[in-house]
Amino acid sequence: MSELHGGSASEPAESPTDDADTGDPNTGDADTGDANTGDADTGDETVSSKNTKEVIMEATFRALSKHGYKDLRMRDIGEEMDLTRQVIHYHFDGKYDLISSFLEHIIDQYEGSVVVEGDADPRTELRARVDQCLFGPEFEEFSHWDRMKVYHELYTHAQNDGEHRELFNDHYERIRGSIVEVVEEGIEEGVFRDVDAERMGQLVTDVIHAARGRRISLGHEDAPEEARKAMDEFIFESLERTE
Amino acid sequence: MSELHGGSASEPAESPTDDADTGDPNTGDADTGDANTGDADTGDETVSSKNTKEVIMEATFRALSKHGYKDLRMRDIGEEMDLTRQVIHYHFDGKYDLISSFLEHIIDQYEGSVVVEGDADPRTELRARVDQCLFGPEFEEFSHWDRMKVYHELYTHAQNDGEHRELFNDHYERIRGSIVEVVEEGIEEGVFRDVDAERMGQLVTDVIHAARGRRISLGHEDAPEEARKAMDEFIFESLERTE
DNA sequence: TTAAAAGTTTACCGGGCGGTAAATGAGAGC
DNA sequence: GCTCTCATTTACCGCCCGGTAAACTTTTAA
Repeated sequence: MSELHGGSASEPAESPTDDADTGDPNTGDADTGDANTGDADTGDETVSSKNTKEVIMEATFRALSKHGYKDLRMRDIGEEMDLTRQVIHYHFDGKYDLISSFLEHIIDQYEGSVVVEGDADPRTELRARVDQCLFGPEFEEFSHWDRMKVYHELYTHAQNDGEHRELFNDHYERIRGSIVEVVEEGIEEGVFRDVDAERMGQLVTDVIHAARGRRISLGHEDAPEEARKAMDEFIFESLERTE
Repeated sequence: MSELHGGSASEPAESPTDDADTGDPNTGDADTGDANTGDADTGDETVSSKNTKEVIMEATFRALSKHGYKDLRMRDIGEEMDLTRQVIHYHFDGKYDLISSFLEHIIDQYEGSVVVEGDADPRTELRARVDQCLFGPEFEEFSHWDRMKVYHELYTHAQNDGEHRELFNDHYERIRGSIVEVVEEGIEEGVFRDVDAERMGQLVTDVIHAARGRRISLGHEDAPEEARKAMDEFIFESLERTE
Protein backbone atom coordinates (compact mmCIF):
# COMPACT_ATOMS: atom_id res chain seq x y z
CA MET A 1 0.00 0.00 0.00
CA SER A 2 1.04 3.54 -0.50
CA GLU A 3 3.22 4.11 2.46
CA LEU A 4 2.46 7.76 2.34
CA HIS A 5 4.65 9.16 5.00
CA GLY A 6 7.51 6.89 5.75
CA GLY A 7 6.31 6.33 9.30
CA SER A 8 6.90 2.66 9.90
CA ALA A 9 6.33 1.17 13.28
CA SER A 10 9.67 2.30 14.56
CA GLU A 11 9.55 6.08 14.26
CA PRO A 12 9.60 8.45 17.20
CA ALA A 13 9.31 7.24 20.72
CA GLU A 14 6.08 9.02 21.51
CA SER A 15 2.91 9.05 19.45
CA PRO A 16 3.93 9.92 15.93
CA THR A 17 0.33 10.67 15.07
CA ASP A 18 0.35 14.42 15.29
CA ASP A 19 -2.99 15.24 16.75
CA ALA A 20 -2.38 14.30 20.31
CA ASP A 21 -6.10 13.86 20.52
CA THR A 22 -5.30 10.84 22.57
CA GLY A 23 -7.52 12.09 25.40
CA ASP A 24 -8.36 8.49 25.82
CA PRO A 25 -9.51 6.53 22.85
CA ASN A 26 -12.71 4.95 24.05
CA THR A 27 -11.05 2.04 25.68
CA GLY A 28 -14.03 0.41 27.23
CA ASP A 29 -16.69 2.02 25.11
CA ALA A 30 -19.73 -0.24 24.89
CA ASP A 31 -21.80 2.83 25.51
CA THR A 32 -22.41 4.32 22.14
CA GLY A 33 -24.71 2.42 19.89
CA ASP A 34 -27.29 1.19 22.34
CA ALA A 35 -30.70 2.58 23.17
CA ASN A 36 -31.49 2.69 19.51
CA THR A 37 -35.24 2.99 19.64
CA GLY A 38 -36.48 2.71 16.12
CA ASP A 39 -39.13 5.34 16.53
CA ALA A 40 -40.41 7.65 13.86
CA ASP A 41 -37.58 9.74 12.56
CA THR A 42 -37.87 13.48 12.51
CA GLY A 43 -37.34 15.36 9.31
CA ASP A 44 -34.97 13.67 6.93
CA GLU A 45 -32.36 12.70 9.45
CA THR A 46 -31.33 9.25 10.43
CA VAL A 47 -31.96 8.11 13.95
CA SER A 48 -28.31 7.53 14.64
CA SER A 49 -27.38 10.84 13.07
CA LYS A 50 -29.81 12.62 15.34
CA ASN A 51 -28.43 10.73 18.26
CA THR A 52 -24.89 11.71 17.39
CA LYS A 53 -25.84 15.33 17.08
CA GLU A 54 -27.23 15.20 20.56
CA VAL A 55 -24.09 13.52 21.81
CA ILE A 56 -22.12 16.35 20.29
CA MET A 57 -24.37 18.93 21.91
CA GLU A 58 -23.85 17.36 25.30
CA ALA A 59 -20.11 17.17 24.75
CA THR A 60 -20.08 20.80 23.68
CA PHE A 61 -21.90 21.70 26.82
CA ARG A 62 -19.42 19.91 29.00
CA ALA A 63 -16.43 21.35 27.19
CA LEU A 64 -17.93 24.82 27.40
CA SER A 65 -18.48 24.43 31.12
CA LYS A 66 -14.92 23.40 31.65
CA HIS A 67 -13.01 25.77 29.45
CA GLY A 68 -15.29 28.73 28.86
CA TYR A 69 -16.26 30.07 25.49
CA LYS A 70 -13.06 31.93 24.84
CA ASP A 71 -10.84 28.93 25.31
CA LEU A 72 -13.07 26.35 23.74
CA ARG A 73 -11.27 24.18 21.22
CA MET A 74 -12.82 21.63 18.92
CA ARG A 75 -10.44 19.20 20.53
CA ASP A 76 -11.97 19.84 23.92
CA ILE A 77 -15.34 18.83 22.63
CA GLY A 78 -13.89 15.70 21.10
CA GLU A 79 -12.44 14.72 24.43
CA GLU A 80 -15.88 14.88 26.01
CA MET A 81 -17.27 12.29 23.62
CA ASP A 82 -16.77 8.64 22.82
CA LEU A 83 -16.37 9.62 19.21
CA THR A 84 -13.49 11.44 17.64
CA ARG A 85 -13.69 15.16 17.17
CA GLN A 86 -13.79 14.84 13.38
CA VAL A 87 -17.35 13.61 13.38
CA ILE A 88 -18.30 17.13 14.36
CA HIS A 89 -17.20 18.31 10.97
CA TYR A 90 -19.41 15.73 9.36
CA HIS A 91 -22.51 16.91 11.19
CA PHE A 92 -21.80 20.60 11.43
CA ASP A 93 -20.32 23.10 9.10
CA GLY A 94 -17.37 24.21 11.17
CA LYS A 95 -16.98 25.71 14.57
CA TYR A 96 -19.30 28.65 14.15
CA ASP A 97 -22.14 26.51 12.87
CA LEU A 98 -21.65 24.19 15.80
CA ILE A 99 -21.85 26.99 18.32
CA SER A 100 -24.91 28.46 16.67
CA SER A 101 -26.64 25.10 16.76
CA PHE A 102 -25.62 24.67 20.35
CA LEU A 103 -27.09 28.03 21.14
CA GLU A 104 -30.47 27.01 19.75
CA HIS A 105 -30.11 23.77 21.63
CA ILE A 106 -29.52 25.35 24.99
CA ILE A 107 -32.25 27.92 24.48
CA ASP A 108 -34.71 25.17 23.61
CA GLN A 109 -33.70 23.33 26.74
CA TYR A 110 -34.25 26.43 28.82
CA GLU A 111 -37.61 26.90 27.18
CA GLY A 112 -38.62 23.30 27.66
CA SER A 113 -37.77 23.32 31.33
CA VAL A 114 -40.29 26.03 32.11
CA VAL A 115 -43.33 24.60 33.79
CA VAL A 116 -46.51 26.59 33.52
CA GLU A 117 -49.21 26.22 36.10
CA GLY A 118 -51.57 28.90 34.97
CA ASP A 119 -54.37 28.13 37.36
CA ALA A 120 -52.92 29.66 40.49
CA ASP A 121 -53.73 33.20 41.48
CA PRO A 122 -51.45 35.89 40.03
CA ARG A 123 -49.72 36.50 43.33
CA THR A 124 -48.58 32.91 43.57
CA GLU A 125 -48.05 32.56 39.87
CA LEU A 126 -45.75 35.54 39.69
CA ARG A 127 -43.61 34.30 42.52
CA ALA A 128 -43.51 30.81 41.07
CA ARG A 129 -42.27 32.09 37.76
CA VAL A 130 -39.62 34.24 39.35
CA ASP A 131 -38.50 31.31 41.45
CA GLN A 132 -38.25 29.15 38.42
CA CYS A 133 -36.03 31.66 36.69
CA LEU A 134 -33.92 32.13 39.78
CA PHE A 135 -33.59 28.59 41.05
CA GLY A 136 -34.49 26.40 38.12
CA PRO A 137 -37.26 23.84 37.90
CA GLU A 138 -37.93 21.95 41.09
CA PHE A 139 -36.88 18.62 39.67
CA GLU A 140 -33.39 18.30 38.30
CA GLU A 141 -32.21 21.22 40.30
CA PHE A 142 -28.61 20.09 39.98
CA SER A 143 -26.96 21.15 36.74
CA HIS A 144 -29.22 24.17 36.55
CA TRP A 145 -26.38 26.50 37.29
CA ASP A 146 -24.00 24.75 34.98
CA ARG A 147 -26.45 25.34 32.19
CA MET A 148 -26.93 28.91 33.30
CA LYS A 149 -23.24 29.54 33.37
CA VAL A 150 -22.88 28.50 29.78
CA TYR A 151 -26.03 30.30 28.75
CA HIS A 152 -24.87 33.47 30.38
CA GLU A 153 -21.46 33.43 28.81
CA LEU A 154 -22.92 33.00 25.36
CA TYR A 155 -25.44 35.68 26.20
CA THR A 156 -22.74 38.19 26.94
CA HIS A 157 -20.76 37.26 23.91
CA ALA A 158 -23.81 37.94 21.75
CA GLN A 159 -22.81 41.58 21.78
CA ASN A 160 -20.26 40.69 19.15
CA ASP A 161 -22.51 38.55 17.02
CA GLY A 162 -25.67 39.86 15.42
CA GLU A 163 -27.03 36.44 14.62
CA HIS A 164 -26.70 35.17 18.14
CA ARG A 165 -28.02 38.38 19.52
CA GLU A 166 -31.25 37.90 17.68
CA LEU A 167 -31.72 34.45 19.12
CA PHE A 168 -31.23 35.80 22.60
CA ASN A 169 -33.53 38.72 21.94
CA ASP A 170 -36.31 36.39 20.91
CA HIS A 171 -35.80 34.24 23.94
CA TYR A 172 -35.59 37.20 26.24
CA GLU A 173 -38.81 38.55 24.85
CA ARG A 174 -40.56 35.28 25.60
CA ILE A 175 -39.41 35.23 29.21
CA ARG A 176 -40.22 38.84 29.78
CA GLY A 177 -43.55 38.42 28.03
CA SER A 178 -44.57 35.57 30.25
CA ILE A 179 -43.94 37.66 33.31
CA VAL A 180 -45.70 40.69 31.93
CA GLU A 181 -48.65 38.43 31.24
CA VAL A 182 -48.96 37.41 34.84
CA VAL A 183 -48.78 40.99 35.98
CA GLU A 184 -51.48 42.00 33.55
CA GLU A 185 -53.63 39.17 34.73
CA GLY A 186 -53.18 40.29 38.29
CA ILE A 187 -54.16 43.82 37.43
CA GLU A 188 -57.27 42.69 35.59
CA GLU A 189 -58.27 40.54 38.50
CA GLY A 190 -57.71 43.46 40.79
CA VAL A 191 -55.15 41.83 43.05
CA PHE A 192 -52.36 44.12 41.82
CA ARG A 193 -52.58 47.85 41.69
CA ASP A 194 -52.84 49.44 38.28
CA VAL A 195 -49.26 49.80 37.12
CA ASP A 196 -47.61 49.74 33.73
CA ALA A 197 -47.38 45.99 33.37
CA GLU A 198 -44.68 46.15 30.71
CA ARG A 199 -42.46 48.25 32.86
CA MET A 200 -43.06 46.15 35.92
CA GLY A 201 -42.40 42.93 34.03
CA GLN A 202 -39.24 44.42 32.64
CA LEU A 203 -38.03 45.39 36.07
CA VAL A 204 -38.64 41.93 37.47
CA THR A 205 -36.92 40.30 34.53
CA ASP A 206 -33.99 42.63 34.93
CA VAL A 207 -33.58 41.77 38.58
CA ILE A 208 -33.65 38.09 37.75
CA HIS A 209 -30.95 38.53 35.17
CA ALA A 210 -28.80 40.63 37.44
CA ALA A 211 -28.93 38.13 40.27
CA ARG A 212 -28.05 35.38 37.88
CA GLY A 213 -25.15 37.32 36.45
CA ARG A 214 -23.90 38.21 39.87
CA ARG A 215 -23.96 34.67 41.04
CA ILE A 216 -22.22 33.42 37.96
CA SER A 217 -19.63 36.10 37.32
CA LEU A 218 -18.89 37.16 40.85
CA GLY A 219 -19.62 33.88 42.58
CA HIS A 220 -22.22 35.30 44.92
CA GLU A 221 -23.97 32.08 45.84
CA ASP A 222 -26.74 33.83 47.69
CA ALA A 223 -27.55 36.36 44.99
CA PRO A 224 -30.72 34.64 43.75
CA GLU A 225 -32.02 34.18 47.25
CA GLU A 226 -31.27 37.75 48.21
CA ALA A 227 -32.77 39.08 45.02
CA ARG A 228 -35.88 37.10 45.70
CA LYS A 229 -36.21 38.58 49.15
CA ALA A 230 -35.57 42.08 47.89
CA MET A 231 -38.27 41.68 45.28
CA ASP A 232 -40.69 40.43 47.90
CA GLU A 233 -39.92 43.27 50.19
CA PHE A 234 -39.63 46.20 47.83
CA ILE A 235 -41.43 45.35 44.63
CA PHE A 236 -44.17 42.80 45.17
CA GLU A 237 -45.19 44.42 48.38
CA SER A 238 -45.84 47.71 46.66
CA LEU A 239 -47.49 45.90 43.78
CA GLU A 240 -50.14 44.32 45.90
CA ARG A 241 -50.99 47.46 47.77
CA THR A 242 -54.35 47.80 46.03
CA GLU A 243 -55.24 50.74 48.17
CA MET B 1 -6.71 55.85 13.29
CA SER B 2 -8.33 52.59 12.52
CA GLU B 3 -7.95 52.40 8.77
CA LEU B 4 -4.24 52.06 8.95
CA HIS B 5 -3.36 49.68 6.22
CA GLY B 6 -5.76 50.55 3.50
CA GLY B 7 -3.28 50.76 0.70
CA SER B 8 -0.92 48.35 -0.98
CA ALA B 9 -3.59 46.91 -3.19
CA SER B 10 -1.05 44.75 -4.89
CA GLU B 11 -0.22 42.88 -1.72
CA PRO B 12 2.79 40.73 -2.45
CA ALA B 13 1.61 37.33 -3.48
CA GLU B 14 3.56 35.75 -0.70
CA SER B 15 5.24 38.02 1.74
CA PRO B 16 8.37 36.16 2.69
CA THR B 17 8.46 37.92 6.00
CA ASP B 18 6.09 35.67 7.89
CA ASP B 19 4.36 37.96 10.32
CA ALA B 20 2.12 39.81 7.97
CA ASP B 21 2.14 42.44 10.62
CA THR B 22 2.65 44.78 7.78
CA GLY B 23 -0.33 46.83 8.92
CA ASP B 24 1.75 49.62 7.58
CA PRO B 25 4.86 50.64 9.37
CA ASN B 26 3.85 53.95 10.89
CA THR B 27 4.12 55.94 7.71
CA GLY B 28 2.95 59.25 9.01
CA ASP B 29 3.91 58.74 12.60
CA ALA B 30 5.40 61.93 14.04
CA ASP B 31 3.24 61.28 17.03
CA THR B 32 5.26 59.11 19.29
CA GLY B 33 8.26 60.62 20.92
CA ASP B 34 7.05 64.13 21.57
CA ALA B 35 5.34 65.57 24.60
CA ASN B 36 8.15 64.30 26.69
CA THR B 37 7.75 66.49 29.73
CA GLY B 38 10.73 65.91 31.93
CA ASP B 39 8.66 65.91 35.09
CA ALA B 40 9.36 63.94 38.17
CA ASP B 41 9.21 60.29 37.40
CA THR B 42 6.82 58.08 39.27
CA GLY B 43 8.16 55.10 41.10
CA ASP B 44 11.11 53.63 39.29
CA GLU B 45 9.68 53.90 35.83
CA THR B 46 10.84 56.16 33.08
CA VAL B 47 8.48 58.79 31.86
CA SER B 48 8.47 57.43 28.36
CA SER B 49 7.97 53.92 29.64
CA LYS B 50 4.94 55.00 31.58
CA ASN B 51 3.68 56.80 28.55
CA THR B 52 4.08 53.74 26.39
CA LYS B 53 2.21 51.60 28.85
CA GLU B 54 -0.67 53.99 28.63
CA VAL B 55 -0.52 53.94 24.86
CA ILE B 56 -0.73 50.17 25.03
CA MET B 57 -3.68 50.35 27.38
CA GLU B 58 -5.54 52.61 25.00
CA ALA B 59 -4.70 50.40 22.07
CA THR B 60 -5.87 47.38 23.99
CA PHE B 61 -9.10 49.12 24.70
CA ARG B 62 -9.68 49.91 21.06
CA ALA B 63 -8.78 46.43 19.92
CA LEU B 64 -11.04 44.94 22.56
CA SER B 65 -13.91 47.13 21.45
CA LYS B 66 -13.50 46.06 17.88
CA HIS B 67 -12.88 42.37 18.16
CA GLY B 68 -14.25 41.34 21.52
CA TYR B 69 -12.32 39.48 24.15
CA LYS B 70 -12.60 36.07 22.58
CA ASP B 71 -11.10 37.14 19.29
CA LEU B 72 -8.53 39.53 20.61
CA ARG B 73 -5.08 38.92 19.14
CA MET B 74 -1.90 40.60 20.19
CA ARG B 75 -1.63 41.66 16.58
CA ASP B 76 -4.91 43.55 16.84
CA ILE B 77 -3.53 45.61 19.66
CA GLY B 78 -0.40 46.32 17.70
CA GLU B 79 -2.46 47.63 14.84
CA GLU B 80 -4.11 50.14 17.13
CA MET B 81 -0.79 51.70 18.07
CA ASP B 82 1.95 53.64 16.37
CA LEU B 83 4.39 51.17 17.83
CA THR B 84 4.88 47.58 16.84
CA ARG B 85 3.16 44.88 18.78
CA GLN B 86 6.43 43.53 20.13
CA VAL B 87 6.84 46.41 22.52
CA ILE B 88 3.97 44.89 24.45
CA HIS B 89 6.16 41.97 25.34
CA TYR B 90 8.77 44.34 26.61
CA HIS B 91 6.39 46.06 29.00
CA PHE B 92 4.15 43.18 29.91
CA ASP B 93 4.74 39.58 30.65
CA GLY B 94 2.65 38.03 27.94
CA LYS B 95 -0.97 38.22 26.99
CA TYR B 96 -2.46 37.29 30.32
CA ASP B 97 -0.43 39.85 32.21
CA LEU B 98 -1.47 42.47 29.69
CA ILE B 99 -5.15 41.70 30.11
CA SER B 100 -4.86 41.70 33.88
CA SER B 101 -3.17 45.07 33.82
CA PHE B 102 -5.78 46.34 31.46
CA LEU B 103 -8.46 45.16 33.82
CA GLU B 104 -7.01 47.18 36.66
CA HIS B 105 -6.66 50.07 34.27
CA ILE B 106 -10.28 50.09 33.19
CA ILE B 107 -11.54 49.61 36.72
CA ASP B 108 -9.46 52.55 37.88
CA GLN B 109 -10.90 54.62 35.09
CA TYR B 110 -14.41 53.67 36.07
CA GLU B 111 -13.62 54.54 39.65
CA GLY B 112 -12.05 57.83 38.75
CA SER B 113 -14.99 58.93 36.67
CA VAL B 114 -17.38 58.79 39.59
CA VAL B 115 -18.20 62.25 40.83
CA VAL B 116 -19.40 62.55 44.37
CA GLU B 117 -21.51 65.46 45.44
CA GLY B 118 -22.27 64.47 48.98
CA ASP B 119 -24.03 67.62 50.01
CA ALA B 120 -27.35 67.04 48.29
CA ASP B 121 -30.23 65.45 50.13
CA PRO B 122 -30.38 61.65 49.96
CA ARG B 123 -33.30 61.63 47.55
CA THR B 124 -31.36 63.62 44.97
CA GLU B 125 -28.08 61.97 45.82
CA LEU B 126 -29.44 58.48 45.29
CA ARG B 127 -30.88 59.36 41.91
CA ALA B 128 -27.72 61.14 40.90
CA ARG B 129 -25.63 58.09 41.70
CA VAL B 130 -27.92 55.79 39.84
CA ASP B 131 -27.89 58.10 36.86
CA GLN B 132 -24.17 58.18 36.88
CA CYS B 133 -24.00 54.41 36.81
CA LEU B 134 -26.61 54.20 34.10
CA PHE B 135 -25.62 57.05 31.84
CA GLY B 136 -22.05 57.85 32.74
CA PRO B 137 -20.64 61.10 34.01
CA GLU B 138 -22.25 64.19 32.54
CA PHE B 139 -19.12 65.32 30.79
CA GLU B 140 -17.54 62.98 28.31
CA GLU B 141 -20.74 61.10 27.83
CA PHE B 142 -19.55 59.69 24.52
CA SER B 143 -17.36 56.66 24.82
CA HIS B 144 -19.07 55.75 28.06
CA TRP B 145 -20.78 52.79 26.45
CA ASP B 146 -17.68 51.69 24.64
CA ARG B 147 -15.93 51.47 27.96
CA MET B 148 -18.90 49.71 29.46
CA LYS B 149 -19.03 47.20 26.68
CA VAL B 150 -15.46 46.19 27.29
CA TYR B 151 -15.90 46.25 31.04
CA HIS B 152 -18.95 44.08 30.84
CA GLU B 153 -17.37 41.51 28.61
CA LEU B 154 -14.42 41.14 30.92
CA TYR B 155 -16.82 41.05 33.84
CA THR B 156 -18.64 38.07 32.43
CA HIS B 157 -15.47 36.30 31.55
CA ALA B 158 -14.34 36.62 35.14
CA GLN B 159 -16.34 33.52 35.89
CA ASN B 160 -13.46 31.57 34.41
CA ASP B 161 -10.69 33.42 36.15
CA GLY B 162 -10.40 33.62 39.89
CA GLU B 163 -7.89 36.43 39.86
CA HIS B 164 -10.03 38.66 37.69
CA ARG B 165 -13.10 37.74 39.64
CA GLU B 166 -11.57 39.12 42.77
CA LEU B 167 -10.83 42.43 41.12
CA PHE B 168 -14.40 42.71 39.98
CA ASN B 169 -15.70 41.68 43.37
CA ASP B 170 -13.78 44.45 45.05
CA HIS B 171 -14.98 46.97 42.55
CA TYR B 172 -18.54 45.76 42.76
CA GLU B 173 -18.43 46.05 46.52
CA ARG B 174 -17.33 49.65 46.27
CA ILE B 175 -20.16 50.60 43.94
CA ARG B 176 -22.75 48.77 45.93
CA GLY B 177 -21.34 50.20 49.14
CA SER B 178 -21.63 53.74 47.91
CA ILE B 179 -25.28 53.22 47.13
CA VAL B 180 -26.00 51.50 50.41
CA GLU B 181 -24.40 54.46 52.10
CA VAL B 182 -26.78 56.91 50.55
CA VAL B 183 -29.74 54.79 51.50
CA GLU B 184 -28.54 54.57 55.09
CA GLU B 185 -28.07 58.29 55.17
CA GLY B 186 -31.59 58.78 53.94
CA ILE B 187 -32.97 56.49 56.59
CA GLU B 188 -31.08 58.25 59.33
CA GLU B 189 -32.32 61.60 58.11
CA GLY B 190 -35.82 60.22 58.05
CA VAL B 191 -36.52 60.87 54.38
CA PHE B 192 -36.58 57.17 53.57
CA ARG B 193 -38.62 54.60 55.41
CA ASP B 194 -36.77 52.19 57.61
CA VAL B 195 -35.72 49.39 55.26
CA ASP B 196 -32.78 47.03 55.17
CA ALA B 197 -30.32 49.37 53.51
CA GLU B 198 -28.04 46.57 52.41
CA ARG B 199 -30.80 44.75 50.64
CA MET B 200 -32.16 47.90 49.09
CA GLY B 201 -28.74 48.96 47.88
CA GLN B 202 -28.18 45.54 46.46
CA LEU B 203 -31.44 45.64 44.58
CA VAL B 204 -30.68 49.01 43.07
CA THR B 205 -27.21 47.93 42.07
CA ASP B 206 -28.61 44.79 40.51
CA VAL B 207 -31.09 46.72 38.44
CA ILE B 208 -28.33 48.99 37.22
CA HIS B 209 -26.24 46.04 36.18
CA ALA B 210 -29.12 44.32 34.45
CA ALA B 211 -30.04 47.36 32.42
CA ARG B 212 -26.45 47.79 31.43
CA GLY B 213 -26.14 44.16 30.41
CA ARG B 214 -29.35 44.30 28.46
CA ARG B 215 -28.29 47.31 26.56
CA ILE B 216 -24.92 45.89 25.76
CA SER B 217 -25.70 42.26 25.02
CA LEU B 218 -29.15 42.62 23.54
CA GLY B 219 -28.76 46.08 22.08
CA HIS B 220 -31.70 47.57 23.94
CA GLU B 221 -30.75 51.20 23.64
CA ASP B 222 -33.50 52.34 25.96
CA ALA B 223 -32.77 49.85 28.72
CA PRO B 224 -31.04 52.34 31.06
CA GLU B 225 -33.75 54.90 30.61
CA GLU B 226 -36.51 52.39 31.15
CA ALA B 227 -34.76 50.94 34.16
CA ARG B 228 -34.45 54.38 35.61
CA LYS B 229 -38.15 55.01 35.19
CA ALA B 230 -39.04 51.64 36.64
CA MET B 231 -36.91 52.35 39.69
CA ASP B 232 -38.55 55.72 40.15
CA GLU B 233 -41.97 54.28 39.86
CA PHE B 234 -41.66 51.04 41.76
CA ILE B 235 -38.71 51.29 44.08
CA PHE B 236 -37.93 54.85 45.04
CA GLU B 237 -41.56 55.68 45.34
CA SER B 238 -42.08 52.99 47.94
CA LEU B 239 -38.82 53.96 49.61
CA GLU B 240 -39.91 57.48 50.28
CA ARG B 241 -43.27 56.53 51.62
CA THR B 242 -42.28 57.42 55.16
CA GLU B 243 -45.74 56.75 56.45
C1' DT C 1 -26.15 -10.84 -1.18
C1' DT C 2 -24.60 -7.01 -2.39
C1' DA C 3 -23.76 -2.32 -3.51
C1' DA C 4 -24.44 2.21 -2.48
C1' DA C 5 -25.05 5.58 1.18
C1' DA C 6 -24.17 7.17 5.69
C1' DG C 7 -21.22 7.57 9.43
C1' DT C 8 -16.73 7.32 11.68
C1' DT C 9 -11.73 7.09 12.05
C1' DT C 10 -6.85 7.63 10.86
C1' DA C 11 -3.54 10.43 9.04
C1' DC C 12 -2.04 14.75 7.89
C1' DC C 13 -1.58 19.80 6.97
C1' DG C 14 -1.45 24.97 6.21
C1' DG C 15 -1.83 28.96 8.46
C1' DG C 16 -2.07 31.81 12.20
C1' DC C 17 -0.89 32.87 16.78
C1' DG C 18 1.99 34.25 20.86
C1' DG C 19 6.43 34.69 21.77
C1' DT C 20 11.74 35.37 21.27
C1' DA C 21 16.49 36.86 19.57
C1' DA C 22 19.21 39.87 17.71
C1' DA C 23 19.91 44.29 15.43
C1' DT C 24 18.98 49.24 15.76
C1' DG C 25 18.09 53.68 17.79
C1' DA C 26 18.07 57.19 21.58
C1' DG C 27 19.49 59.26 25.61
C1' DA C 28 21.99 59.79 30.11
C1' DG C 29 26.32 60.07 32.47
C1' DC C 30 31.16 60.51 32.42
C1' DG D 1 33.35 60.72 21.91
C1' DC D 2 32.25 56.61 24.10
C1' DT D 3 29.66 53.36 26.37
C1' DC D 4 25.96 51.44 28.86
C1' DT D 5 21.15 51.01 29.45
C1' DC D 6 16.56 51.44 28.09
C1' DA D 7 13.31 51.20 24.35
C1' DT D 8 11.83 49.75 19.95
C1' DT D 9 12.02 47.33 15.54
C1' DT D 10 13.09 43.65 12.26
C1' DA D 11 13.24 39.03 11.42
C1' DC D 12 11.94 34.70 12.54
C1' DC D 13 9.96 30.42 14.81
C1' DG D 14 7.53 26.45 16.94
C1' DC D 15 3.35 24.93 18.02
C1' DC D 16 -1.32 24.55 18.18
C1' DC D 17 -5.72 24.74 16.16
C1' DG D 18 -9.46 24.09 12.77
C1' DG D 19 -10.12 21.73 8.92
C1' DT D 20 -9.72 18.07 5.04
C1' DA D 21 -8.85 13.69 2.41
C1' DA D 22 -9.20 9.23 2.16
C1' DA D 23 -9.59 4.74 4.27
C1' DC D 24 -12.58 2.13 6.81
C1' DT D 25 -17.05 0.41 8.97
C1' DT D 26 -21.77 0.22 9.62
C1' DT D 27 -26.42 0.80 7.99
C1' DT D 28 -29.84 0.96 4.44
C1' DA D 29 -32.37 -0.60 0.65
C1' DA D 30 -32.62 -3.61 -3.67
